[in-house]
Amino acid sequence: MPKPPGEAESKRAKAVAERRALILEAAVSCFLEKGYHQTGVRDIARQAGVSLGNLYNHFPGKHDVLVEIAALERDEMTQFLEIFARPAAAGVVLGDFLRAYGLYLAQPENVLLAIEITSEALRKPDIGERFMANRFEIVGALEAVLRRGIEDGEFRAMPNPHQMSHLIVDMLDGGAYQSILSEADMSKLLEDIEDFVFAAVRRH
Amino acid sequence: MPKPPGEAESKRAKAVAERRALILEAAVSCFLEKGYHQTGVRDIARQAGVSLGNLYNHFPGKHDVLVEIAALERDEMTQFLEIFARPAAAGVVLGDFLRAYGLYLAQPENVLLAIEITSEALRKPDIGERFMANRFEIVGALEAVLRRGIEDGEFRAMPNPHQMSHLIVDMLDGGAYQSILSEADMSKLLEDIEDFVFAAVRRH
DNA sequence: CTCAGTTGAACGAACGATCGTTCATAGTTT
DNA sequence: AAACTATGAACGATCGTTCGTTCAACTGAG
Repeated sequence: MPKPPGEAESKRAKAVAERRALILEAAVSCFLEKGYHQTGVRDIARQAGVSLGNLYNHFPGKHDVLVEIAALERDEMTQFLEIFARPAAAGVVLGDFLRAYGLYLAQPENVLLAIEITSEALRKPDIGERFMANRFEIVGALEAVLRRGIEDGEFRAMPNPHQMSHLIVDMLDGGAYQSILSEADMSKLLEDIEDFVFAAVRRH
Repeated sequence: MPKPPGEAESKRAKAVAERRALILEAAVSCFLEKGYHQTGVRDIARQAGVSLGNLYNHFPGKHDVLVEIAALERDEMTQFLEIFARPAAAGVVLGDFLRAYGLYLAQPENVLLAIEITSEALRKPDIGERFMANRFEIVGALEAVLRRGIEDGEFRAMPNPHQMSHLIVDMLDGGAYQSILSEADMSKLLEDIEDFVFAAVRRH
């Protein structure tokens, strides 16, 4: 009985999708624990409870596993774009974003994974491009909020809102990175970040 | 004529020191080009024009090569501590530090090397400890300047000068990192960083 | 100053382990 | 039967490290 194309997924197709997800999940856990280059394809397969050869039925190679993970990680970023669409005062939106993004970065696994991805992106452009593009979207949206705040007189006139929004995101990321290395608590950093940012953008 | 102990180094000792330096230099260049884990010990030896076995006469292993590089890199940081000792107004010292550290970070090789080191430090504590300790020294000195500026009425009363100084350094580092990934120019970011920081700390 | 004796730098073959990937084969669904 | 997923052995390459050996530089006794 050949399947009509538009119908519900076959049992097999669904099982395959689950397998893929399982492998990706296992890969993430390995990359977090040992890092990308220290993780062997066998580690991923073992962790996923899948044979070595079978992994290559689902992914062309190790590199492509990371590419897919990077794509998933990138999609996680879109949740923050929603914040910028809210019809609230610029200061409120800015605060909401700082807290939301800060909370996201307070989970070390998010930061560690981003480090692995960006670290690999330094030398493998195909990983970085889309990952970076999404970051630029956030920076762009943040810049728009800054400009709106300036127009409304809520924020000071700053020389370069685009660079400013870059710096704000950089500070969040840098803080998260350092909070891992020094075993500090990112969530405790959050209110200081808010204070710092608002002091920098608010009208004197 | 037997050499008195305190005299100039023997030919051999000098040659050895040069060899070590040569190997370290080669390792840095390899790590910059390919990254630590993608670099093989043979790559380093070849680049240094030294045999594989001989490299192990100078270093216990690959890991120790990176440890030594990290130590050298760490020592580079002490140049910034000198700035904080200057007897100038807090705002002047802060500006001098921002420019000096920013200029240092404008050289991509400094940033890339720091990334390799800190990235490895995530999983090998012996690399990170001293490297981080030095960073804390800088943050500590910066914090002292902030406190001095607050006392003098030059800076606003901020809730947590320690965290603030952390965030300033994080922003510089993050900006440098992103300027590499997005192929932007760090030195052009510098004046915006100055503007951002001073807007955040100056008395309104 | 000479010269046997000691040291340790230099070398590259070799080791065992592991790397990412391929493949022939077996099993399962459609 | 055709089409697929699953398996783990096998492949060649490369990994970090060790090894035995060679030889130039240094040492101290004569």
